Parts: sequence; structure tokens; C-alpha cells
Amino acid sequence: MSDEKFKKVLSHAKEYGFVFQSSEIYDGLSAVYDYGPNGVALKKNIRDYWWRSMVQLHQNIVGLDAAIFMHPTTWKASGHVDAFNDPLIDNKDSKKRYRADVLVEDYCEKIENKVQKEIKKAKKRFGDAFNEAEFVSTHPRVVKYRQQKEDILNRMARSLENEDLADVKNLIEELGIADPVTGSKNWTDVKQFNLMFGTKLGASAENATDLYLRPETAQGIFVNFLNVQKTMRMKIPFGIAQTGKAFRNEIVARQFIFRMREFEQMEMQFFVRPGEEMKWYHHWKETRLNWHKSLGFGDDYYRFHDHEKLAHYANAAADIEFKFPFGFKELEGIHSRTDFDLTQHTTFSGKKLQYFDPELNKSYTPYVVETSIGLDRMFLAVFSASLQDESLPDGSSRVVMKIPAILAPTKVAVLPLLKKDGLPDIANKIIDDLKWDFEVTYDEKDAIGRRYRRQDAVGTPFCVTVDHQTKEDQSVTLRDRDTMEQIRIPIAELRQHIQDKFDLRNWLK
RNA sequence: GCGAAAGUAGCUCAGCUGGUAGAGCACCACCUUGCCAAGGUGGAUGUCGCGGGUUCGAAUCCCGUCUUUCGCUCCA
Repeated sequence: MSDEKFKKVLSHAKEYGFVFQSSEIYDGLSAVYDYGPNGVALKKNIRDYWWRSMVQLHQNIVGLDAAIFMHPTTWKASGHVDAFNDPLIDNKDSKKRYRADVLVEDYCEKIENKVQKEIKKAKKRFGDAFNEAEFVSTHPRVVKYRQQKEDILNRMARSLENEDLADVKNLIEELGIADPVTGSKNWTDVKQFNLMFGTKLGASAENATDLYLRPETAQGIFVNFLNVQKTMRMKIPFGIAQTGKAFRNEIVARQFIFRMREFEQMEMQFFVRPGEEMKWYHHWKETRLNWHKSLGFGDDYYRFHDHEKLAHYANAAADIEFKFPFGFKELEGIHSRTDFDLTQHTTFSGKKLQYFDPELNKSYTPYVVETSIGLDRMFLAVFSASLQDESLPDGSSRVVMKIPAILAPTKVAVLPLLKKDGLPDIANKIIDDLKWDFEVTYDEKDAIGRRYRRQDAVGTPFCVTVDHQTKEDQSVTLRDRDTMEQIRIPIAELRQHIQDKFDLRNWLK
């Protein structure tokens, strides 16, 4: 059932110019998508809605646009170089995937267990006279085990260092390591999975520096902490907001634009006094949920998911999950990141990333509460929740995108009832007036009813129709997308009348 | 990455056991109608994902490859 719905989302997104597959004429590129004319408009409106709620409406939150390229040490400090590099191997029989280095380490663990067993046995035999240091350096079996273990680990370290993955596989086969679950020794080749995209800085190959495309935007904020705090004279607590592209070489990219290799994040890092992070963590959880709810899809589209298992940098973390066509999935994360990032960058850079708090009369490394939302996921959330197949009282049906009006790609369509009798001219004059305030479009083709349905399908909240009466009394009809009801109002009042619907203060309280 | 299924017009799909392509909707032009889609006439559109093989002949069979969907696995 939700499969059906998801298929509709996919084809509607393409058919009406929202999302196209990247490089489609060349068969596409896996997990990369392009936004079409309607898509880019919706995406921009979502981004603006977020930005205004964060930066425009908060005196203590400021914006930033950090570069995608960053100094390579950034990713050592953040932990991504270690955490995003795994040599993986699959078992062909069990279809299970393992980290090759973990398999080898587990094997060495078993050897070590044998050593421990020998030690235990010897202890029992020799009692108080037992000298462990002497025992392990002289007992032939133990010496052999220890040597074996050391050789294996050295060889693996060397192979990994040289990126000789074939040897890692050889090692696994030579040692006869079997799948811990099934006992099968039928392995694929070892593959290095680097979740970060690498590239080169410098035009000539010899003296080029290895760079990564950022896997998250957050680090651009952390490394600019002092720049922003000092130049903007920010006082804790304060936040830095940023939107931008990030890149991840996902092992599996699925579910349309839900998980892409190139995606856009909207992040805000909020710097607080140590010890106050939980207060702010809860504050931002609520604030962010309310932002989502302001769009009016209904409370049952959202739920919190509190993390049991925390990442190395966090002391509290929760997701706001959204009811996508394929189930509840993460839409936004709220993490209490502690002082991990700023401390790491202080260590790696030697620059003290601290804040002097005049109230406490001391310096400290601020704690960070992060709100991080995927713009593309938000797009998919809005898109899929808006798309409706509505049954009408007369037994017919219509496809309508009930996009929250403030996010709609086109706000008003102006339609002459007929493309003659001077009606198109009047329509174009109305457009020339409204275009300064709203995204407007014009359509004169086909029957008026069909044109209404076309606008419904791309989520245009209002249709203005020019008819013969317009020529007499300068009035037009205004049709509402959701109710399909029409009212007749003077052209002069048009702008005033629809403005409320797009006024931020009516959406974000 | 593994396994399964799929890829035919802009969209949704048909095309049986091989004989070089169709429907509905959409699109374009004209006519008609004129406030909630699908009236008339005419028209454009596909080297049937791509590459190779078998065959006299491949959308159809075989192999490879790319992409998509689903299930595993991964997801700071």
C-alpha cells in the first residue's frame, strides 16, 4: 500500500518537474538527483522557511556559509578519517558483511585466549612460585602463540597501510577464518569503504594535496567559532546556522532522495555554558518539533526517537522522525555534542577555542547543542505528505498537492477564462502587478477546469480567473486550492487578500 | 556489495511459444465549449536502458553492464 503511494510520489515528482534523475540521458548516476523548476522552487522555499525561523527570528543566531573544501586535518580532528574508513568483506554463503580487520582481530583474540588458558593452568600448577613475566617469555607454546598473534597483526597493519587488500583476504583465508555465524569460509574480496569523497587540491599531480568533500557541514561552523563569536560580538548562549551541501559515499543509497550521495543539510550549532546543555537540548527538541508542526500536516506525522546508543561525541541525542510513505524515518537530529568538537579542534590546531564568560569571570570550552536537518529529506517529507488523491462529491477525483502555501513553488496562477475578447491582456496586467510580491504563472490553454487541475497538481494555492465581468467591474474570481471554493473580489484588493496566506507571522509564532 | 524483480513514447503499461512496435492519458495545431479534467479533426514522439552473442531474422533467447525497486548488510 505504501509502496503504491511511494511509486506515485516518484512518478509525480518527475512528471511535474520536481525531481529528475541525475544525468538521465546517460542512464543516470546512482543515488544522485537533480531538482527541476518546481523542485528547486519548493526546495528554496523550505530552506528560506528554516533560515528565517532560525536566523531572522533569533537575535542570538547568526548565519555562515563555510566552504565545502576544508583543511584535511579537520577530518582527523572530527573523527571522520577513522570512523569513515572500513575494510569490509562479505561471506558469499551467509550474505553477511563483516569488517575484515575485526575478523582478524577476533581471531587474534582467540589466540590470546589460549595464552590466558596456559597461564591459568600454570598458575594452578606452580601456585605462589608462579612468575607470569618469566612464564610468557619462556614457555614454548605461549611464546609461539604470542609471536603468531603479533605476526598476524603486524601483517594486517602493514597491508592496510599499503592498501593491499588482497593480502588481507589472503590472511583471512590462510588463517582459515570462518563466518562466526555459519562457519562458511566462502569469502568475497576485501573492499575498502571510504565514506568520504576524496579529491585533489592543486592542478599538478605531484604537489597536490588530498582533500575530502565535507561529509557534514557542522565542522565548518566549529572551525569558525572564534571568527564568528569575535566579529559579531556574540555572547553565550548563541548559535551559528548554515545550509549547504555535504557528501557521503553511502554503501547503500536508497529510497529516492531520502539517502543521496550529494545532499544538503540545514544545521544550527548552539553554544552554551557547560552544565546547561541538557536544558538547551530539551529546548531545541521542542522548538524544532514545533517548527515542523507549523506546516500543518498533523501531529501524527511526527515522533521523537531518543537514541540509546550514543555517538562518541554526544551525551544525548534524539531524532525527529517523519511518517514517510515507507515508514517513520529520521528527518532531523538534535544532538548534545558536548565540548567534543571544539576540544578536538583545539588539540589538533593548537588554537584555544574558548569563550570568556564575563558573568562567571572565567574561560571555558562551550558545550554544543546541534540541530541538523536534511533539506532533501524535508523536501521528500513535504512532497509526499502533500500529494493527495482526493475524491470529490460528484464522484470524480483529483490529484492535488496540498503543499503548505508558504512553501508552494507557485503562489498564484492567473487564468483568462477565454483567450480572446481582451481577457489575456487583463490577466497579464494582473501578473505584472502581482509578480513583485509572489511567484505567479499564466495559463490560457485548455478548458478552465483542466487548468485548475493542472495547478492543483503542482500545489498552486490560488487561481485568479479573468472573465467578461472583469471588463465591466474590475473584479476577478479567486479560487482556493484546498476547498475549490471561489470568491469574487476587485483586482485592487487581490494582493492584500492573499498576502496573509504567505505572511511568516501567520506560520511561525 | 550480495540476493530477487524490473527497465518498451513525457506518464502508466500491453506486446503469448523469436518475424524489425501498440493503447490510455499527456503533448502540438485548428475547430467547438466556456468556472472545475478527459468534444471533434489532424499531428509529432520510441535505433524497445546500453554493449555483445545465438539466429536468415531479437523488444522477445543467452552473457555482460548501467539504472530503479524490494530484502539483507552499512549508516559519524
